[in-house]
Amino acid sequence: MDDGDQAIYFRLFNEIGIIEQISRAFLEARLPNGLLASHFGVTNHLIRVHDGRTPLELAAAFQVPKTTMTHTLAGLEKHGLVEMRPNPDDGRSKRVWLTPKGRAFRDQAIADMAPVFQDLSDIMPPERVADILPALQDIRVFIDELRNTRR
Amino acid sequence: MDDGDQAIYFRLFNEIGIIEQISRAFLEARLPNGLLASHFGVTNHLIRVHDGRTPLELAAAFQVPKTTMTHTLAGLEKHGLVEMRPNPDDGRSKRVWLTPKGRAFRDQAIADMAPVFQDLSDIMPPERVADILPALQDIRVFIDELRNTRR
DNA sequence: TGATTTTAGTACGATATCGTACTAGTTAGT
DNA sequence: ACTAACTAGTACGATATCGTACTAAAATCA
Repeated sequence: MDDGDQAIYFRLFNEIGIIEQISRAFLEARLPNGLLASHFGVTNHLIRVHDGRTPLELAAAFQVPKTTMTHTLAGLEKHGLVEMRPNPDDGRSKRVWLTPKGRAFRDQAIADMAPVFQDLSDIMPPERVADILPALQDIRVFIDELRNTRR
Repeated sequence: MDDGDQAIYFRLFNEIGIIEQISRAFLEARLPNGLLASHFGVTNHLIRVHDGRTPLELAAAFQVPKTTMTHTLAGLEKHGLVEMRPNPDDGRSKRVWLTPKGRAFRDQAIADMAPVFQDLSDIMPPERVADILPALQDIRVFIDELRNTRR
């Protein structure tokens, strides 16, 4: 691999990094005070996949350390968006359940983003997103395994 | 825009978020102790674009608050990777210059990532990156303007 | 079944990020 | 030229993230 090839990979991850940063800031500016993208992400995941997940499952899904997830869940609980109940299958563990307020929070956040996606679709229609998503998924799977294999 | 279209945009930003997170953690695990992806990013930028940038220019380039950039630059300076000199054109301002150690740090980080990109190129050859980069750039430009227009 | 190892979650400390407020220097408007 | 508005950078405080160490429960296994 020559330097030119190297450069394109750096540009790739650089673009991804900047998009992540700006989009997160944008979402957070529209969330209720004290709630962050991480909180939205968890409620969204609990609806998409189903609630009743354990904290560890959530940490794995978001690829964050479990201590970070503990903190995020504590914030969600403080705002009354989730309930933590004991896991009947495992005395060490817990399960996370959305409250109606938690579902409403997620739905509202999605509704608030709708106009932005509408505007984005002018330059980036859903089909064009569909074109690049497989590549992004391949990258994600690759670096995910990297993380597991090379520590 | 229907719910299905909404969903694909969320998936897009979700993939981007996870890739950013894992790749950053991966890079940081390979950097010298006490140095983070933000430090690498700044040194890399100073070489690509040219050093002698002001802290504010750097903050704008990375889309971070200027206080964050102050902190990042202080870390770089503490490690002897950059020098901050007064800006002769503006008494309020400074200019950031790389030291030889700073250049070496950046070169070493790039060299350390080379084998990873080599492996990645099996499933994601440079041509495939080139295929998706324009879309990512379009997204970045769009949300960048969003940030400026809708605050 | 008892001892060892592994695992889920938390407590705690370090520090990165970011918002607010401030200072000093510059620009603009008269 | 003088004042008002703006701008570059920093100080400071709040909190999100994350690593290390710990506790308690499960799983392994001899």
